[in-house]
Amino acid sequence: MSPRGRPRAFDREHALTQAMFVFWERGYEGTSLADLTGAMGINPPSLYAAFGGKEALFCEAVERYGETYGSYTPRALREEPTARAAIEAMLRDNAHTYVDPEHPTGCMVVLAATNCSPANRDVCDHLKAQREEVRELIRARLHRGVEEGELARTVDVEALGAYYATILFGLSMQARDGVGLPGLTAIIDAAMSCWPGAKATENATGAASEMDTAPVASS
Amino acid sequence: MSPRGRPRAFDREHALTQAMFVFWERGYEGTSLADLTGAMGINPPSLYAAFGGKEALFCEAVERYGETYGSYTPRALREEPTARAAIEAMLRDNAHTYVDPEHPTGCMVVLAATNCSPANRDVCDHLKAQREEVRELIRARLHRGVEEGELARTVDVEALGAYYATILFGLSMQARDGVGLPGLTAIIDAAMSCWPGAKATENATGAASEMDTAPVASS
DNA sequence: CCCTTTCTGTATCGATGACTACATAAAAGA
DNA sequence: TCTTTTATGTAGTCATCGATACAGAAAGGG
Repeated sequence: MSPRGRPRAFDREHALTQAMFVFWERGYEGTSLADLTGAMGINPPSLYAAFGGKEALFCEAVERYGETYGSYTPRALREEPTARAAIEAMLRDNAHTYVDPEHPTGCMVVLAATNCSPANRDVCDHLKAQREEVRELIRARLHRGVEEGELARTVDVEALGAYYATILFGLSMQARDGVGLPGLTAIIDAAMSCWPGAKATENATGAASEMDTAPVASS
Repeated sequence: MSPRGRPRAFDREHALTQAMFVFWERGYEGTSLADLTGAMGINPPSLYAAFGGKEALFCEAVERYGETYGSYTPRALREEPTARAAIEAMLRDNAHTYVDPEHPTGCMVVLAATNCSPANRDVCDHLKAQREEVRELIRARLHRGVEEGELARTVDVEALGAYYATILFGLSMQARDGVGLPGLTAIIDAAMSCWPGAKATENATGAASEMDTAPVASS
């Protein structure tokens, strides 16, 4: 059961986490092998033996991100009782992580490879596929809301989903530009005020009234 | 008046435009000198003589972008008669340019340098400052709306401005991921439905009713 | 004409990019 | 102990990065 040869001298999980942070902060092309080996505390041969290469390491780092800091989106969309609560929790939970000073700001999937040279198209496409997955999860949750009678059948699920995905992606840019949690919270308040059926004469950016759902905790 | 030495053999303006397109498509770090000289149809010494270097060329390309494809934002915020019309025109005009197949998708200021290696921090900060300028223009226009009585004094200009900036930035990511004009238009419809005072029982994503302002042209 | 000035193309520069050859070290199996 | 297997650290590989040295070409001034 124990592997045959010389045991690895570093913690693979910890090294992967460190790599994730660097990629998250500087993006794929902005991160060099020297940056990675420095942050991971290992030499290039160890990196290649354990992870295969820069691109493979990046993909694993994205996976790890999805299982940790990026897990709030699927969690909220899966576990919250209503579509509205799911979308709102998705936005607020992510906003919290986007500004956590313990790690880089914003979302790694949005910021780490928005553009690239043709040589790295695979990496770009990989993150693009991750974002498409988020869109699909949002759409699916809204569709379920329609099926369960929470949302009217007249609601354009496609459009509403794209709208909240836009908010989610835009929040990453705002966080990366230094907008803090109060700022992001105010943005989400505004974004939730146009939930279908929200009876607002003055919405969250003005004097609140007649919101049919109370805001979720934002600490 | 004619310069002393050998005349330049290429059109500086045209070369700058080509450089802008490449930076727009691939980002600052994703673009190499070879990419630039190839697209501009010149050799490195000509590039350095005419523009100074990669970073200086990028800054000029961003300037050029601001005077052309990026000019819709300040135009809308300056010229539209009401704050609401200004914000809506800003979003719709930009959406049109974001998906124009004649050039790269999305906004160069949002996509060309969201993250970077420490060596290129200046470039990142430069674009970040450009985005801050957009935020300030939006805030100023909303503030003017309050002063002119269009918006209630209870409206949180800071929050509403951040909200529409988030939409604007998010649209770039959507466009870059392949969302077309109909998709972006639907997102903007939703975003405008939570304008303060919008009396919507069903908003743009459902069955529209009682919108106090008609949508602006979206072709 | 020559001189100065500026631009152009070739052919690089040193630095850094991702990646690896190789000898050695540390474990298990025999 | 000896072999096999895998990981490690040193020291490189080749390609490409942004940026230039240099010689010649194309203009104006004299």
